[in-house]
Amino acid sequence: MKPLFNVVDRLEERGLLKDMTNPAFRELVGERCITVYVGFDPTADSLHVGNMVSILVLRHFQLAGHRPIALVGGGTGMIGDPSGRGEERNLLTAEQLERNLAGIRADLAKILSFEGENAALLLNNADWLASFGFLDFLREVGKHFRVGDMLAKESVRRRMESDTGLSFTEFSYQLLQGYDFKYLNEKYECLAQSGGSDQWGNITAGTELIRRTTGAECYGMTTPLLTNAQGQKMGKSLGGVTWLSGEKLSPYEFYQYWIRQEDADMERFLKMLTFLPVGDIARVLEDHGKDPGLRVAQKSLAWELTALVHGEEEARKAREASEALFGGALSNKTDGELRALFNDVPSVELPRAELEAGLKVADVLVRSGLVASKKEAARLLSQGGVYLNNSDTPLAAEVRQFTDSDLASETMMILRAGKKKYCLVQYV
RNA sequence: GGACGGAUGGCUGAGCGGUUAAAGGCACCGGACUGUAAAUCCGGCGGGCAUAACGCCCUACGAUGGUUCGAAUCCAUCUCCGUCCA
Repeated sequence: MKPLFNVVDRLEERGLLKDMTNPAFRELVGERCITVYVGFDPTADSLHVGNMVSILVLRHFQLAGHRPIALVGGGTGMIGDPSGRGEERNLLTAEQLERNLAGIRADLAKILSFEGENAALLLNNADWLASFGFLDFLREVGKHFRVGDMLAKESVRRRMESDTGLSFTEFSYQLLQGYDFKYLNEKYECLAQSGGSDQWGNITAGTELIRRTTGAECYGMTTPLLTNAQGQKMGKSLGGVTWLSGEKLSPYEFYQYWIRQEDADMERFLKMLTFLPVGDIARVLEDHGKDPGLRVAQKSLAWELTALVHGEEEARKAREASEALFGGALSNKTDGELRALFNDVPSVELPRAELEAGLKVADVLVRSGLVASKKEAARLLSQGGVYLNNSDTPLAAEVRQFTDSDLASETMMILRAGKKKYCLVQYV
């Protein structure tokens, strides 16, 4: 079957291509539909924005007509990839791994289609690695690896030079990933592997292994690391990780994460992370340039991504909540209004009786999760960083207690720490 | 198994036996400026109790013991890591 478009050209156009093992890959994907895979490490129970690029690459392949395989590393996850990590990582327990795999599956399903002619496949390498005996593995796979090559890999060399070193376990990682590729090649006719640029060494381990054992030519490509204009890796938001799972990070917070990105990143992010046609992106950027303060580009980015990851309905709510919170003071509202608007904004419930008895501001701040300790609450208060009901003047440090006159509606108050951290406090 | 080196707050990295909750940097958090941006500047940055303010207490420099009026700083043992030798 002929692909609908040349996916390598498309990826390149959108800034999603860094390197290829062989330039012939471009012609190949232009001529026929192939199977391509990306591996995901099950280090947590959700993927995060750092993984977005890889998922989107698979989706681009899928849109062109190719078959994507998302491989979750249930087997390799037990070992730990030294790539891009300064130090030895802790081994995951089997139960953790199982939980993580389930979460990751859910994230992937949001973006890839598991139906239709070129339905995506979700595989777990534990299925073939777990039962592979050590001796057999050394004979069948290990024999084809040269220690010199293995040592020369960037990820290994850097660790050898660091003062933490690396264990044999992590050193062996590249054999496992190399074998994954070979296995997928044989069982699923998978011809290509994609990954972040830190995966180059692991990817070539696979293409080399296949070439040595079967003589077949397989392909590898890498994508640029998603960084901002400061050169920092994307993925941390307000102290936490920007997860794709709505349970770990609400759509509202996800939306906010993108709204706050700086202008200099807009073009790259829109191209890399959304499916907006490049012509549309140019128009958005032009609009944005007319009055950057309106954040046209950030709004477009946040909307596209939130809709992609959480669905349009959630994206719409996130947008409405954002507009309300970053609008102006909120008082004399009803519970219903606030709840409809902010169902997604972080919230806590506290007993109404405590409020009536007089509740210390510092305690509410701690219990809302806006600050980690009372000391911090006191600090924040004295620095003028606490805002009630979205007022534009901070709460005076002398205000020590809340009473029910501080409510914005029948039972709720809106607390804000700093400019952008909100919590809806409901007294029940 | 042996020799040597190292282990300090989220990271990095200083640290004369006392004035060290521990310099500096990064990260992070407030604030000013602005556009919920960038750059810049100011302040903060273990925890509990408490105040108008001062303050008081606890925990912390790999672990455990010891020397000392007093230890992150000295000694012993242990653990972990690195480098080299066998």
